[in-house]
Amino acid sequence: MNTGIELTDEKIDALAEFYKVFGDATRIKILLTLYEKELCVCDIATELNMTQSAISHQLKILKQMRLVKNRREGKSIFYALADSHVSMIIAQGREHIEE
Amino acid sequence: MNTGIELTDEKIDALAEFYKVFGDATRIKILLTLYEKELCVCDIATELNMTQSAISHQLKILKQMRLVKNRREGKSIFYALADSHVSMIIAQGREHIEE
DNA sequence: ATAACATATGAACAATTATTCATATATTCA
DNA sequence: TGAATATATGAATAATTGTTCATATGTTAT
Repeated sequence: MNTGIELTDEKIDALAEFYKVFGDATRIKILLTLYEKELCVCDIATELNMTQSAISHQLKILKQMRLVKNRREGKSIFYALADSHVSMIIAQGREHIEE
Repeated sequence: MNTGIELTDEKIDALAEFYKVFGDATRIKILLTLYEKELCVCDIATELNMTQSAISHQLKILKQMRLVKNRREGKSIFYALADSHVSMIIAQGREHIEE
């Protein structure tokens, strides 16, 4: 009888890639910034005091991992959290840190 | 009124460091290996088909992050998961991946 | 004390990554 | 069309990181 967690190497790699996204302070800040409301790229850049390019590069990674979604409105592109998992994951990591 | 998540830069950095640990397939495999039962370093190395040194280096990181604990028994040192958060976090990442 | 075994660790190397800079793409407005 | 604004992106660079190799530390048994 095997009660352990069975995962293929592919799934483990996917999991690692997924967590790697949270392993960067800039990306976490972006996600926290989007926690309440959607924001355009330049607003995020201003709020985090970083260049538009740096934010744009990171947003691309967050998008690829389906952690954020975006929509165009005129010249701006607004980003928002993609689902509720994101906040749950942040909250859980926080618990571990704050113990 | 501010309903957002407020975190200091230090806490955000700590969170990123925490998630960085999960952002590596080897470390995830080690954690999964330890899911059922404690194992000594060489058993983990054998099971994952990696060198003792590589495993030892990664166990050090996992230990520093308080994700595993260890105890000596003779020449061997047995490692085990440190708390239940670990499995919850793995499970949650899995949900996101498998959607 | 010495040999044998298990683990830890420092240095080196290759690979990955975050940011910057320059520039391309896309939209709006005159 | 052309200027202005917002965003995306490729190349370059510096920093970080995972593994390997050699070796040190610690334990057991003779």
